[in-house]
Amino acid sequence: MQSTESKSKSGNSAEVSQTGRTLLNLRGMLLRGDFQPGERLSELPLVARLGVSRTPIRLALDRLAHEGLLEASPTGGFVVRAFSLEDIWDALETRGVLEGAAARLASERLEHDSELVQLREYRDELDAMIHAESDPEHLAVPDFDSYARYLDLNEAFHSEIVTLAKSAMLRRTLEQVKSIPFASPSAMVYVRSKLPRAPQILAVAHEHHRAIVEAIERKQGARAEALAREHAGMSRYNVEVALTEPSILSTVPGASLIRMPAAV
Amino acid sequence: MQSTESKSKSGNSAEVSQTGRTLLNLRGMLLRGDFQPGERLSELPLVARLGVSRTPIRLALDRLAHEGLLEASPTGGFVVRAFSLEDIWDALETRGVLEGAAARLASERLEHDSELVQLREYRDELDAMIHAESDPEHLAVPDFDSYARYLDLNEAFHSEIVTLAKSAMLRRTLEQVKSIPFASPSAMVYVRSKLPRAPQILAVAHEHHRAIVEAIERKQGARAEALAREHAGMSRYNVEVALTEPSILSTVPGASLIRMPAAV
DNA sequence: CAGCAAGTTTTTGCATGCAATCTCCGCGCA
DNA sequence: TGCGCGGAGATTGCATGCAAAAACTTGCTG
Repeated sequence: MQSTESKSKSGNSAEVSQTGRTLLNLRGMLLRGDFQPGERLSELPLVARLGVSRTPIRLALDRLAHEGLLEASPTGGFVVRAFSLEDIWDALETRGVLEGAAARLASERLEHDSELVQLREYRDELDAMIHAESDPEHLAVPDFDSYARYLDLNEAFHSEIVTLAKSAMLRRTLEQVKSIPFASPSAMVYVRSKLPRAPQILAVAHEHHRAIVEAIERKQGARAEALAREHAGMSRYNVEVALTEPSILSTVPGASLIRMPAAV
Repeated sequence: MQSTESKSKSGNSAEVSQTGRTLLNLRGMLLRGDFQPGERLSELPLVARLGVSRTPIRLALDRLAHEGLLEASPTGGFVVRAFSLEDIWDALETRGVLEGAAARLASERLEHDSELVQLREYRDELDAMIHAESDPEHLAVPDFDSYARYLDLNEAFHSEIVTLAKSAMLRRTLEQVKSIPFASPSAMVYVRSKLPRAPQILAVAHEHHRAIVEAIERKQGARAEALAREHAGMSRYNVEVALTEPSILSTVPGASLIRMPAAV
């Protein structure tokens, strides 16, 4: 009845549909910690909070349940999912397995060396960033932008490997796994910057990158797979450190959805 | 306690909610080949065909798009997805990787030998079926029920391995992969029965089963992983044969969604 | 005859009403 | 005092109306 609001068509974000906007909003709120794990998400309060009607909210809730951030209650409705530590380890393990498979397929399905141009470029850019970082003349306090840039590059590098695997199925599956908090590689990279021995860890990670590219271009499938798994396994250490440092933990999206085993 | 069915048709299935029933109906229709690949699924015709309103239909369509059987059109609405041969191979490859990981985790995370009781039971029952089958006095024309039973047992066996992997994440991911036509292990088992040398193939498959159990109980993770991958790889041969035999192909759910490369 | 444009029809996306169901709280009874 | 029960409010699932956008059709013009 009432004109909900003046929905200006201009200046809107890239998302045009109500459902899409609601999905992004809700996901953001969940990862930001606006809701407690186990909390029941009723539709009507969300109507007031998001300014859209129940229909797109229901659609978005359904999709979030498919993604795994929510659980469908048997009696109806949705509940914010709580992630145990085991869930995190399992997600990391699964991601490692899938990224390993992607690296192996990338090497097995390589046809022309030219396909690696983009991947090498990312590798070199990452390499340049690492060296600039370790450069003694570089400012000791790393700026936020360089982290964001490293994060994007890292993301692009790993995404390129999946592209080279030439498997839409694998990409889809990996996307689903990465939607779980802490399972996304980029989610934890920022943590590294606050770690002791961060430069060394970064060096190891980038050596993995270098070796993975080498294995792919030499069609060493098993090596590429093992390397990618090991590389993904480094995230576990990041999570472990993050869990001991609340100041770090609070910067990681979805941290509030973790249900700690005993205390805290 | 009141009569819940006031306007619902007589003799509905075990599914109570309209959305659930619609989801099952639509999935069945898709796998049965009631729609052509690429066909646009409009909501209104489905209202007439399924006897429910647009709301549960929209929900079901959305879920099927998440499962991968439908694609969301950029202009809105959903179209029946066409699967290429590469999609099938990729799905089988991904399933093999995940089932391999499940077998490895099952061995790595085994705590008490007693956890294997159920798995050994399935193995022995499968074993008994195989031997009964190869028994010369057994009727040469295998009855349909025994296939159904073998199928259930096979399904239970592999599901038990995933259970032993103790990873909800892995189970979820595997479920998604198996929702693609031809990617489910049980989808293709029936094909074997019509193959030449079916007994030999069955023997190899069951030797895999036996060896996987052995590897798990001996905590030979790498061996279990390799075996499970190899076992899943057998499905590829089944699909290849099925594709050459229309009479076999027509019995496999979802076969009509395959878009053949050149001719029919 | 071809191409474009305007009108028409279909279809989707969203909002909302309604009824069945669930939840929760208070009350009565053993 | 503890427990079952009933009812009122809250909540979900479903159906449907409505408007905007897409797709199709038709007619006009070069």
